[in-house]
Amino acid sequence: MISLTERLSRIVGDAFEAEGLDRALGAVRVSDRPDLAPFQCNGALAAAKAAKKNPRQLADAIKARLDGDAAFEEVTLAGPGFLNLTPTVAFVEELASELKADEQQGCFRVEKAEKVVLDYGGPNVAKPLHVGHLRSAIIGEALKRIMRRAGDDALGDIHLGDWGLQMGQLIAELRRRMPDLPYFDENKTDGFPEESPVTVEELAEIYPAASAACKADPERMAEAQAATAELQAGRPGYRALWQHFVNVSREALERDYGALGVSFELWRGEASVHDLIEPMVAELKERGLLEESDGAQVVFVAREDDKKGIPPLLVVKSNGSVGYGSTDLATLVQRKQDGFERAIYVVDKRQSEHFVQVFRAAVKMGLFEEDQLEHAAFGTMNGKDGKPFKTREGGVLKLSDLIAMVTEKAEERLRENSGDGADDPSRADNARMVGIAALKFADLSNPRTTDYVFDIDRFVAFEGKTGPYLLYAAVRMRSVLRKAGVPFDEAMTGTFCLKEQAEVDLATSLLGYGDAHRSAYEKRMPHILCEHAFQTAQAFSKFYANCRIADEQDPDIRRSRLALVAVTLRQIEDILGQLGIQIPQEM
RNA sequence: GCACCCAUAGCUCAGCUGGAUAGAGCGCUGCCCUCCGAAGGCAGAGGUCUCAGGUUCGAAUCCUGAUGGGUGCGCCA
Repeated sequence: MISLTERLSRIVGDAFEAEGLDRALGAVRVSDRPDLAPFQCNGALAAAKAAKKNPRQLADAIKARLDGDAAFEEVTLAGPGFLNLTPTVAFVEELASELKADEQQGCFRVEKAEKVVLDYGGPNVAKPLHVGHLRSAIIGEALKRIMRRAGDDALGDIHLGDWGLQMGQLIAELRRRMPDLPYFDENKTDGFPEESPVTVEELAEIYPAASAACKADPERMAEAQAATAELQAGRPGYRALWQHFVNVSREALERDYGALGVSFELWRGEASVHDLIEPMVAELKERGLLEESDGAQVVFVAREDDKKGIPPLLVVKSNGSVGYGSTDLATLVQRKQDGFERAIYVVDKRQSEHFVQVFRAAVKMGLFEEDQLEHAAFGTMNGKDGKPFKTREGGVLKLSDLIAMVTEKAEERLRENSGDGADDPSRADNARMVGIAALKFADLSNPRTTDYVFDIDRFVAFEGKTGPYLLYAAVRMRSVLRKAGVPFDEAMTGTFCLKEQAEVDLATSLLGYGDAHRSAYEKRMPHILCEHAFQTAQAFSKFYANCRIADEQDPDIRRSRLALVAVTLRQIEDILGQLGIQIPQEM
């Protein structure tokens, strides 16, 4: 359906056009001054500038045309030429009915669906998920769902870090620790054990040790680099060992992402594009895009009008191995082959230059147009002190520990509220949902691009602009329908008859869904949807505080209010679904 | 050194293409459960939008400069 502001913009646009002005200037938006009117149009000011006319006179002429329109209760002129617009209650009721009847619930729908891959994982094999993976996972999952809701065919790819130097580091480290394992026997080519020689917990310990050793000792680094090259060249023992690393890691990753409500349709990794690299290099060479530089093979991607000098993309390192520049480029080859029309990388903004390099190289290869490749960057995550976040002990906080913390907090709260302390079997489930909601909403309600202060207190907060506030509103909506003895479907049959201001305000807020969803979609900014959800939940809370619903005496008003509750519930559920937040039965 | 990003209430942050009296949450001060769930609602205090210029009828928003902070800058990913 056409959103309320779009509808009003048409009406006002017509009036502008009738005055010989650009109809785009008739854009109507939610007012900055809700005390004066719920909607406003400031186009007369811009029009006056363009037409070199008096803005007040122009606005007056527009107003004269709008005065006759049945949609408006009142049109007033203020200041130098602001038009304040108050739609009639009947108009709001009519659109609210349309919203109620709309199968798509008034959300934004794309005109042409695209096949999109979102890359929001990138965890390394052998490394447990930590808070640094939180934003990527949560934002990526939300963007995927927002795009699907708009009609796109969007898939998430975890894109495991399973092929770089860290794999060589692991192999080299393990060889030092357990040199007798069959994987290190150069003459052995098959018949390796099926059981992994290490658990994921052991890997989690080995990895940082290996990484530190390489950093401190050039000899160890050389070993790791050699092992990496051998692995990539196909040494059987190393490949077998590698497969074990991947398998045990995947189990742990599925568990942790699952707890967050994050999932991936594709479990590809850097290794999956290994075989594409050689032909890709050949093609680059053939097309004259590959050049030698300091012993390495690179693609120059700098442009004349660049302000800052983009270094070339390193395709083959001087030692013959390939780095993440070539695997990322080959991944785009793969994604092109898979028929994707768009690729979105939900990755820390510090890597933006890398993506510029890869995207430009892909464009040079003719894989994609520049606007089909997006880096949906997010802010760097710091602690409250502005420095990179660390636990009290100075280590990284594991995601599973963070989830346990918020769940524990939520459970405490649930226990307090239930009073008697009786053990509710569903409490653990509810606590998990409340905790995760707090965590996800705290993250998603921040704009994606800005730097991010990781504040544990905010994540476990349950009052105010939080996930639990939205859950609480939804739970009350369900509760009131239940108390009224009216099932959802029946409530949806009610006809709107809005009497109180709180009712009109709630309906008006609900009608802003399409605009919020469109904006969140177009900008890849989930926080816009969060803002709308919160604002709507607030409008509901006011309505709930001001209006009797289940025990309202007037049957028409009661039916209208029940319908309002049902539509609000449906919309909040729809939005929370996109944010990847589950609603508990009780809280 | 070069480039990019940021600076808004005590704190964490919104603020769309320049528009009216710059918003929200937390925290603070009051008030509201004989009434559908108080994780709620209502009211209040709290601002030189870092600073200095410029463009404009109009600037938190655009331009220039300064200060403070962050980030990146070919063989890690």
